[in-house]
Amino acid sequence: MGLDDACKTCLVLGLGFSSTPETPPKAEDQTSKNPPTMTVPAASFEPFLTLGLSGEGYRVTVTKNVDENKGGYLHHPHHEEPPTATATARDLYRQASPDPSAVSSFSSGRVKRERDLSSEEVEIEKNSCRVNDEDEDGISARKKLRLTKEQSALLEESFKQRSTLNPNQKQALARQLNLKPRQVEVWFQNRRARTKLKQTGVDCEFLKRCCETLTNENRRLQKELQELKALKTAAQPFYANMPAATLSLCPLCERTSGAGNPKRPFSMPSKPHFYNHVTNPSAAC
DNA sequence: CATACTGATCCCATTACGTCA
DNA sequence: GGTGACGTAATGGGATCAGTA
Repeated sequence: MGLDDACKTCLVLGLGFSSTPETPPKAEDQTSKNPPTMTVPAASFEPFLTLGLSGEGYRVTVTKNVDENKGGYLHHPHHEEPPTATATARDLYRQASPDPSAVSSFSSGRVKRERDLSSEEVEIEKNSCRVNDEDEDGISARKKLRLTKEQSALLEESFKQRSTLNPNQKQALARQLNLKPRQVEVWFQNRRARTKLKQTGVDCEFLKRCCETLTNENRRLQKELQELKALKTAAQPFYANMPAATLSLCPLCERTSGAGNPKRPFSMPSKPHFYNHVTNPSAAC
């Protein structure tokens, strides 16, 4: 590619954030309600800048080290080893679920509220001294439970070990905490939501920084392109008669285009500058 | 085997309560 | 004491999947 080609093209900048193709999210996770940020380990995402001359682009990828355990979706009590990339927490949960008949259901009334309560859970609910869903008149009142420090600590400890519970673990934890299993379940759901929210904030900040850096990089490349265009215009008559063999790679560019510059975390290999070693290095150098 | 139904569980959005400045 | 902000327990709805008729 010569100067002529380079000068005919536009500079195209694309900023993106995509998952790696080898870990496609499952169909169920592609709904609008399930953004891929939580179903695919964050470490597999790559913010990228595409900058192209003549339609070809560089892809600058930045990988981010995120503790896989943070999202919690990869942890399951019965699967201490990391699950396959395509397995969702729900899949894992189901794999670990005991015989469904072990958990009876209540389909009438407040179905959602009590649907997963076994007879034992109902017993626990009856005996629970901390929560009373109905007042003396039998009218449902939404009283908000405040967990004690001990309860919170134990729940946190359990969450650290695993972010989802199977029914048996839920039962055991509820018994241990003198709470309803449903309350334990809700606590875990809310806890997962908070974790995700927190992670989203972190991701947002990270992307902002990426965007900033890539914007600067784009600005720099735009400037460089303009300089090359100016140079080409000025030297047009001279280069038109110059044999191609006399054009070679600028040694300065070769030295500086390598990756791993700590000051430029998203650096990309610079386009090589061609120059006439008979005269001087290019203006871009 | 294909289909419909049901139950279980999840996530998400929202509500509402308790606490604190 | 009233109030708004905030944290979080609780609720409701929708989606998905497995088991079953």
